[in-house]
Amino acid sequence: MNLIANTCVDCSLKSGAVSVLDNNELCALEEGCAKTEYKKGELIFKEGGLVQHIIYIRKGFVKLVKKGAGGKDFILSVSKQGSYLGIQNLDENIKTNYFSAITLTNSEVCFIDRHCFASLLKQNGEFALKVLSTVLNDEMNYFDRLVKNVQQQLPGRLANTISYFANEVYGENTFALNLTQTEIAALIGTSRESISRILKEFQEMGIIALEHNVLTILNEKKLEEIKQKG
Amino acid sequence: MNLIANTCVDCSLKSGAVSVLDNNELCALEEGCAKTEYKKGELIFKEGGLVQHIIYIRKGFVKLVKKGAGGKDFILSVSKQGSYLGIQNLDENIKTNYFSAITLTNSEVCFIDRHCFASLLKQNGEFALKVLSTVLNDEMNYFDRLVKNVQQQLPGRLANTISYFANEVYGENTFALNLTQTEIAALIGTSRESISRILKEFQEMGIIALEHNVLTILNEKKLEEIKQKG
DNA sequence: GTATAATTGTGATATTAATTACATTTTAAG
DNA sequence: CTTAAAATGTAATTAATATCACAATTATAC
Repeated sequence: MNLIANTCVDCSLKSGAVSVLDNNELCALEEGCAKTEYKKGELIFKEGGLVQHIIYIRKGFVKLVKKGAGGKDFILSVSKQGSYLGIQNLDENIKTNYFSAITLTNSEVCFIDRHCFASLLKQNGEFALKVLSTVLNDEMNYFDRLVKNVQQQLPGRLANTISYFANEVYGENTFALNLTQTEIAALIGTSRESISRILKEFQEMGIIALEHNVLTILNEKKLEEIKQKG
Repeated sequence: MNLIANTCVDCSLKSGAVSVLDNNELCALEEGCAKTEYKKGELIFKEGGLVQHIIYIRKGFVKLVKKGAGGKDFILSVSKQGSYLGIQNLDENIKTNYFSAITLTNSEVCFIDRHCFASLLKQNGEFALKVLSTVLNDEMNYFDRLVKNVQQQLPGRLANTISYFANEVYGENTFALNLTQTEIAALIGTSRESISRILKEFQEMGIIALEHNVLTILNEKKLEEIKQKG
């Protein structure tokens, strides 16, 4: 973790929402903002820790982890550049983080003072509406996962997850997983062993290839079938 | 469904968020707003149907239902008076409802034109922030359910649901369920038969009493234990 | 490059909960 | 009040997945 110079006005990795802010507002944002670099596997913030900031991911991939029953980890999602983390914390009543954020790759992150962010929202309703849109969009994705995780069996759930990586996270049909099988298990709520077994099945069926943690989708149609039938 | 007269300015069942709106803004809201009554079991809006409105529940209980794998229903939550439904639809890109809303009891509901609501948000950032807070709060609840549904076994999940009803929905330790066992099953993603069995077990253990669909929590401590151990 | 730690693979067994198939009870409608 | 339709109860069977116990492999650090 290493602080680096930054101006929001010139930032080339601004979020879409920020595009509705004028120069004055961007400068205000900058006041309460600090850019930081993380190496792979570092903790950005910890579940239960005191909340001070909203996080904006400029670069890299970050897993959001929440402790569940019996202290077992659950991975809520994998966030990528352009996402805000901890917008939940805009609510002044919330004192502690709801989940931990841990980098999966080397990453660049902006820390934004939450009061600063909140007053920007209050000042600029259009900005607020944009941010709200983002949050709601995420919520829809969570709904989908909520429903599918509960209604489908493991092969369906793993197929969903592979699609999720390809379409929502990495945007390609070949991608480094950046996650161990234990972590994938924590993402769909199963055991590591089951992940190992089903990944093997998918390979034997010619649906995916997997080498050195780089996954390639070979047969999208079959993958879709498994997503459907569960 | 029966239209009744209404003015937002005088409304005694206003939402907390609306309290930051001034009289002019309330009148604008009123322009795009219509109050309606529903009987138990009626459909307010349907998953996949065209979006026109944001819904505000003035009175009653409403289930939010989403079709999952194989057309099986999943109940996302039970909403009560004071909640907005379909805020997701503020995003202009969203054309269709993400879930259905069906009344569980006789209810009163306001339909708010979504463009009207959106322009209020744009005008009044404080209002937007309040609404955002509400949405984020809901999201935290969904996270909890997401994690627990996946990590816990049936007794734990049912215990969670009973607590959820007592604490979040009905606010009392004795309450009419308003749901059949089939619906409870759709809420935690299991079979009706399993619900029947576990409810019986809970009764035998003296944790709850259940008569004519009115549930009473008899032993909160034991219920808490089951929630913990899963 | 070697040692050590972390991760993955895999069979056997044990649990959990779904499914099937009816019987019974409760509710709603006429 | 009666009857049909919903909803609930319950046992037997089956299916899915967790757990346990190691072996094998791959990464990481020195």
